[in-house]
Amino acid sequence: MATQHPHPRTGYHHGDLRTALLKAARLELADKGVEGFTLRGCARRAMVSHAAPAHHFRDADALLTALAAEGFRAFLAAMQAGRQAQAGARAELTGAGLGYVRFALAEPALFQLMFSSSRPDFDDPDLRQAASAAFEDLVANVGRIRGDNPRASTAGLTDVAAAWSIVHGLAALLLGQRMAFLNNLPPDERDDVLAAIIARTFPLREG
Amino acid sequence: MATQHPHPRTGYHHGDLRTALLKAARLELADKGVEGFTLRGCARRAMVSHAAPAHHFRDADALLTALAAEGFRAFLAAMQAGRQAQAGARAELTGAGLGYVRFALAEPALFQLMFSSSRPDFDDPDLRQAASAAFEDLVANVGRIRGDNPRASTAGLTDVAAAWSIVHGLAALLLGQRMAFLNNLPPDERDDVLAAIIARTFPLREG
DNA sequence: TGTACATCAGTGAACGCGCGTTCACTGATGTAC
DNA sequence: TGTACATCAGTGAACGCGCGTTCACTGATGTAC
Repeated sequence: MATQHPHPRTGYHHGDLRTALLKAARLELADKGVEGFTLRGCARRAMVSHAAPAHHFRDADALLTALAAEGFRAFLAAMQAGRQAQAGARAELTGAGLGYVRFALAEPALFQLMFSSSRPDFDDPDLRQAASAAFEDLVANVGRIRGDNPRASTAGLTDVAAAWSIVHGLAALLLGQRMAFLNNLPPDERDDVLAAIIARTFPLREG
Repeated sequence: MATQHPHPRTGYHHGDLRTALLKAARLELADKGVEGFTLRGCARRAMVSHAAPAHHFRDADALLTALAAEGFRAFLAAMQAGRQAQAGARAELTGAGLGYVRFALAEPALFQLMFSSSRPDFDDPDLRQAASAAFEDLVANVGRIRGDNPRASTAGLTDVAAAWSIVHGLAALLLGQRMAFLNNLPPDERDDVLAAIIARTFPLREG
């Protein structure tokens, strides 16, 4: 009847297994980590036989690639939310940085997949595009402070690299549990300290 | 004859399989990465049956723990070498930071094991001690700039966290190949840019 | 110096496990007429 | 509106793989006497 069969769920055919697999994969990843991620585990979570995913994803890496792309879109949204909670170019950069770190803490395995795994295929156009969009947002934030296009000069690129490195370093060290005193801070106090650290790159009261 | 049997190598007994396994594990890790690391692979490299390692290491994680401890000692040495190539507290910190990043680039899988893996057991006294020693060196570097004990104040700890985060972020992003323009720089030019980025945390010409 | 013996550090066969992959199949869906 | 048929998206059994682990074993070493 319905010519666009949105979610039939008739029992045999799933309806939208591709989407269901992506959701399942996100849970599987959060639960097992990048190292423990398996295609069969995703199929189990999606309540489907282990051979079914092959109709939608070539292999586990293809599924992880799609998942990483989703991750970068959520990641960009988190940075934008953090930025929009602030006013002024410098405070906005700090806010975006806090969004960056909060995303990493909220989805550690996804973050690891996006930044430290060799499994996603960064030649995939969708993933490449999603990752670039996040990078572009950061460049734009820095550009707003500098008042120019940071890509145009080594100094600008250095600024971008510094801003990115400091938030990425914080995120990675927090996830690795290797910086005890920061990990042990209560969340709100921790955010203050994080903001102070991030702000060092572009101090608030300086030309 | 020899009462201290240094390296008999009689053919059957190995002589010092524990040391040989650590060497083999380092190669296995560099070759296969943290995700592909297996005990059987280490045994193969050490030219020994796959059941032999059990006499020296409870399981793969115990071997990785010992390997991570070795890694932290080499890591500390790399930072000290980088520092000693410079003069003055600020330049020394930058030099140590360069050592940090160079170590990560030279031994990416080992670095990942040390900072981003949950497999090593950080309750192990040897590993704990080796990791702390590296952290202490960083604190001392920052203390030399500040002229106090950074542990004594939030500002001091913030300085430590900032210095650590920026070098760690650079290392992680370089390893992840996610910051194209830095990855594509020729090595010597890259070091200049890295130094400039690191120096932002403690600018060279400022109180 | 020689012999007996305990201990240690390896061997190699066997096991069960979960994985990815393949395959013939089948139920459900959509379309042509 | 009904029927025939092609296509699609699943199933479930089977396979081979390398893994960690266990086990009885055996060769080499060190020690007691």
